[in-house]
Amino acid sequence: MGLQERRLREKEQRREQILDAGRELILKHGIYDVSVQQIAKLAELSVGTIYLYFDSKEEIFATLQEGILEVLYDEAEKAVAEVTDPSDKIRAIAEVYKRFSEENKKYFDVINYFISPLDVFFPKLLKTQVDQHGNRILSILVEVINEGIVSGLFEKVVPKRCSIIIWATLHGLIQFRKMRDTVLKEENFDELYRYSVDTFIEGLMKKG
Amino acid sequence: MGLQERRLREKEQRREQILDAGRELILKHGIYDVSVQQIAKLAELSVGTIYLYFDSKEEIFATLQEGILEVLYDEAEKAVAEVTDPSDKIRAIAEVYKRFSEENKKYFDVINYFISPLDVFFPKLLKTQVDQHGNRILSILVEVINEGIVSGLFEKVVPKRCSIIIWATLHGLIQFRKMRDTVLKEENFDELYRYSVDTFIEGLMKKG
Amino acid sequence: MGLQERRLREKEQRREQILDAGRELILKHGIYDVSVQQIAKLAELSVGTIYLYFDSKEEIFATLQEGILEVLYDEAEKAVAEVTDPSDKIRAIAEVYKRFSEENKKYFDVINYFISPLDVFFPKLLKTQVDQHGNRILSILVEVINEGIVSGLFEKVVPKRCSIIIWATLHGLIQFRKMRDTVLKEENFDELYRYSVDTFIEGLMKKG
Amino acid sequence: MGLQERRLREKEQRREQILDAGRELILKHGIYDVSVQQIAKLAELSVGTIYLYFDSKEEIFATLQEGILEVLYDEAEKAVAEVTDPSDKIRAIAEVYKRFSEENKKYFDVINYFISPLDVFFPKLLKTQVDQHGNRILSILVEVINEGIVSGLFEKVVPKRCSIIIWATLHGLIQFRKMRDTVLKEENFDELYRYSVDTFIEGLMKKG
DNA sequence: GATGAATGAGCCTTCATTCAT
DNA sequence: CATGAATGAAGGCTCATTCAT
Repeated sequence: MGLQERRLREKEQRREQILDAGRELILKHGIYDVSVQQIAKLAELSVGTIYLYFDSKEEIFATLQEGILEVLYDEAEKAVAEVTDPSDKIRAIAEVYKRFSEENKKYFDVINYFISPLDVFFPKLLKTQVDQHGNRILSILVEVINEGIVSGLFEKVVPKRCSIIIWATLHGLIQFRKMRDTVLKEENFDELYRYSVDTFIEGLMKKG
Repeated sequence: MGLQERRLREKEQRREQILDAGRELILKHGIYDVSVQQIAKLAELSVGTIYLYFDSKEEIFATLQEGILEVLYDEAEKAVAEVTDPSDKIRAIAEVYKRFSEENKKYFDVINYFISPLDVFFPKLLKTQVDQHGNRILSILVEVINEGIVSGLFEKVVPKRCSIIIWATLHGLIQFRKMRDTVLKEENFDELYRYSVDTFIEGLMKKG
Repeated sequence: MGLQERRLREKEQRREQILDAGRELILKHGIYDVSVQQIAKLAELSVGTIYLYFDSKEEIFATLQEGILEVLYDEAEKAVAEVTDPSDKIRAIAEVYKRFSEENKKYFDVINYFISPLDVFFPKLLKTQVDQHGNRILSILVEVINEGIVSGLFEKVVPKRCSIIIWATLHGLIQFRKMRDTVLKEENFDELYRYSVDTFIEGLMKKG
Repeated sequence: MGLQERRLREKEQRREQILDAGRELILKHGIYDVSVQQIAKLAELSVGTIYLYFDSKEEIFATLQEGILEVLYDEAEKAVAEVTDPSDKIRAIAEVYKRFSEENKKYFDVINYFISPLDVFFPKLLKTQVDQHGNRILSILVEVINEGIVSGLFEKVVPKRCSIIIWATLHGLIQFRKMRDTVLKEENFDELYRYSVDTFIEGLMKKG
């Protein structure tokens, strides 16, 4: 048992080594400029070993993304816990999402990498895995909105539907941020972003 | 005279040949798996000839995207012209955007290709060109919202700001559509999309 | 006649245009980075026309080199005419050669280009043409040394032989100049060069 | 243990395979017409493998040149050891250089390849490496001249300076050898070369 | 399990030369 | 004579993946 256990632990360790290296390299060079050879080198493992733990380079990236979403999820949860008003909770989540996209610009590209030309790129399974993690993040929003409804603060909307919409808006805006020098030239992005969230919340608020 | 004219026409024809091939290949394999050699082969031209008409592969893609956005712009304008109510105009634009993204699934990826890791990828000029086309589409929305305000139908919002937000929402939703089998499993995307637009319009409407 | 004459003149003009462009481009980019297309563009001629006046790119370069050697020859002659003492004349020639190699670094590479892997590169004819021009430069040296002998200043050496040797020395030194940062690190090249010439002259001087 | 050793040997073998192929191709086509693909084919290795052993094509050539200079160095040392008189030693070195240039005509071009438009062509490091080998050869000459001075045979010249000059002369002459059918038409090159060396030695000899 | 050498198709781009007009 | 569009082989180099050890 002790032996088997150690084996397992070591195996997990190797995976972590690989993922760490992948993360670091993505952060340094961007996802499109990371090769398996580079990962192997940084992880102080042989190329062949990489393929013992992952079936393909894509799988490494996908796993990495899970982790990234995990962090995002955790931060969102923490942020939500710090305030009590449902409106503020939404604001907090939005803030976390934006800050995350700024601080982890390169990581965020990983998310995009998997969302974008997804249909072509990935085996079904991989895609599903990744999406499941997205679900968790969504669920935080859902819960918050639900809370708002229950407490009589928000209108009786369909929580999931609204959550998806707000999330899509935020994601879309963050994506558009890349056009800040052209299309968004005269806009203050932070203001725009905040305004968008506030408007949305206002729409949720009970009228009258 | 006739000769020079014919020359020009032929030249334009070649460009079109190349673009057609590029389009077809993107449709078939996705933008990340299209090479200049493939384009040349399909266009029944030599590789060298490609570079007689375009300075780089990226330029081909950028030109392609301009065309796509052009079409999108035209369709949006047409759709807007067909209805009179500003709210309906917004709905029409949203519809065009969605329908376009469905009918041209792979083309839509071209747009994303240029939005995504843009900072790193493309020469400034190319990016600017592409974004300028994005601007035109935005301007339709701006005008419509403006119209709504002037006619006393909408609240006195900032048109550009709102346009960006609605566009970002639509774009984000369409992107999320790729998760229809997982995150959006129980959702009817079309309904969700429509609901999102309606909610937005409602937010714009003059209260009281 | 007038017509034929004009034709000839125009023809010569075109050649000159091409050579001018070639020269300018070599000076700007170095001989290894000049393409026929570039020459055509700068000469405001079509690529095809280039091949009407020259059989190949090499031929352009060879012709150019003739011209370069011509200039070198002229400068050497002028320098020689300005002093009377044969020793000084040799010094003057050496100076011209060095200065020329510095001021026309890129041109000088043209000379090297044709001297270096010559056997492989060029059709016999081209090589001969180029070499003939080399001969003229040599002849200046020969004459000077001869003069020195006749005037009783120099020993009765074989003029041509000595000329070749001094020329080879100068050429070799100039070539080695490229190693100024490594092999010649602690050497002052100008001094070294001058010393070499002086030593050689001293060897020529009548003893006793 | 035996395994690791064998691995190392095999690795060295591969490098040698590549260098052998490179050498052979340079000999056959001249250095300017050797491509990595050709080397790979002749070495019966894949292109990728070439890059496993060398970082670039230039590095292959540089390594080749190091080897060539090594051989030259060894032969020069051997030749020097066989005679005792410093004058004869210089003659011996000159002879080695000439013979080498004849027997390895194409190899010699490799040397020129690295001397010639070096400034532009090569990464600093490569150049430095190559030049360092040049230094070793120079040092043999320096030592011999020094010996001559110490033994009272030669004048008190600056050894390094003189060594550079003689080397430059020899190198220049060998280069001019390529014009043997034109500029040097009536000259017996071997005689000329020998004469040049003798004259130089004479200049070194103590007068009176 | 782990290794890492080997693969080789593929990438984008250049350019001397030709030839139909 | 002059044009310039067209060619297409060739260039150096990368990299995901495999497989014998």
